[in-house]
Amino acid sequence: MEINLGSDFLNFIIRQGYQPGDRLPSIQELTKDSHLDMSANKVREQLEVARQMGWVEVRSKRGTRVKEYDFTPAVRLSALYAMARGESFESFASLRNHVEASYWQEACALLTDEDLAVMQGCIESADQKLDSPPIHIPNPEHRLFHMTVFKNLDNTFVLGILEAYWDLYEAIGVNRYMDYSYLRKVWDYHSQILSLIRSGQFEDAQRAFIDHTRLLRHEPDNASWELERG
Amino acid sequence: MEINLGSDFLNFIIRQGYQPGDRLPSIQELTKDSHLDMSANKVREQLEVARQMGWVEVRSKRGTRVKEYDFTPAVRLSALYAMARGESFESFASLRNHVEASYWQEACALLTDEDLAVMQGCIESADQKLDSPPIHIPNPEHRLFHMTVFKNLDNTFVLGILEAYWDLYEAIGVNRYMDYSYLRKVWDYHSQILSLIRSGQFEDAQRAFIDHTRLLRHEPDNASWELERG
DNA sequence: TTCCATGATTCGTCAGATGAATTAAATCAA
DNA sequence: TTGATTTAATTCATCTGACGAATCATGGAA
Repeated sequence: MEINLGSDFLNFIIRQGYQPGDRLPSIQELTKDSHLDMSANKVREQLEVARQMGWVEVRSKRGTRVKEYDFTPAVRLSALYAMARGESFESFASLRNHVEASYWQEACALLTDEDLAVMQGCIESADQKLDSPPIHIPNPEHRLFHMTVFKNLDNTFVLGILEAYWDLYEAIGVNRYMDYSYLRKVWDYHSQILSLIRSGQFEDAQRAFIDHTRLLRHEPDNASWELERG
Repeated sequence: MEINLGSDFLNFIIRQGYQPGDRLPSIQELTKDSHLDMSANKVREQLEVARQMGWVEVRSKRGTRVKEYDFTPAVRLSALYAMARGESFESFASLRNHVEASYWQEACALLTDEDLAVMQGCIESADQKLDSPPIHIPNPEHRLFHMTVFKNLDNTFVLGILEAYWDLYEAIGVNRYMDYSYLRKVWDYHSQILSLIRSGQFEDAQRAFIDHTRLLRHEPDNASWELERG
């Protein structure tokens, strides 16, 4: 099966069958040694695409290496651009919520004891942050809690969307619109979700998850995350 | 809110607040007139990224224009690369199936009479193709049938994933693995789904949809769409 | 063996040149 | 004035060559 990525350079990477960690020929070498029939400038244009998509890692003066495939960079970059152009964060949040909800049962069934322990740790750490002033927003815990639920799915596309969601969440600064009462409710839900999972009631846990995603939407102060244009 | 896309040129596009259809300054102009403090080569690298992401349309010798935002190109390019590197199509198909299933009810509620007529037309056209030899695979009808269900959702991220799915579907050539009996079953499901939607039984239609996505997986001949490396 | 100087490699960036296609302007005939 | 034709300017597409800076490899001296 031949796949055309619409670029001689990108097709070349594929055709060579590089593995993650492999070093690419230098840009000079690519152009000179008849690997590719194009100038260094042209190669650089495509290389920049590959870099932004997270396919390669260009280390200055040290060469280029192929990375493990990850869906996240493409989603993050495109969605970030979308946000900057006025697309609403809620559109993407809706996608993420639906994806999490629809994979919920499958994901829960794959959770190990260590995973549950990690989630428990998130809750405890978050409670500590919330209960003792000065209040810190337990963002890392929130991200880890959710990602832990789904990380065993072994689907790079699903995980890419979820990872990109949290990257956007931080880049946009959604947490700035939160108050204590919202955070307290969220983490009460998390605690409830975890115990439902522990007792095997995945469907009830799913319902609790869906309820807890509605918290943000119903807060009057943060009705919209739309960004005004510069 | 300032969003950083990690590139002076891309940030520039955002900062200027271009609307779809607007013409970008020429590359020379961008570098000369102190819009950007970088060389034309550098601009071209970023421009190529913007082009591949579907943000701009570069027309040779005529200038560059900003396009309407669309999530599809980023998803398609990244997923296509993933397929070429040996990632399974099924991973992406799984995501798409979950997204369609989880948005099903919402989408059905938004369907108009015209939409239903379009879907009916797909079924009739497909039946014609399937029942009169030589058999043609009703791919366009299949795509249109599914996309019609969801097009009113007005969520570029959701629609982007669904569009990219069909682009991949065609690029990979999934249809080559199909036989008549599979196609016949699929379109029987479609017919059933449409009448369930017509009678307002969205949940039953959803169940039929989920069943019909399982058809491919259960065919013994096409257990895997994995591509062997070049 | 260890340390250090030297040179080769490689990315990062820029400037300039050519070609080709499009677009705008100017010229000229009717 | 009008319309057609020629000319010039614009713009993308691509290549070559150059320089700097950081890294890496080599080889010689202590």
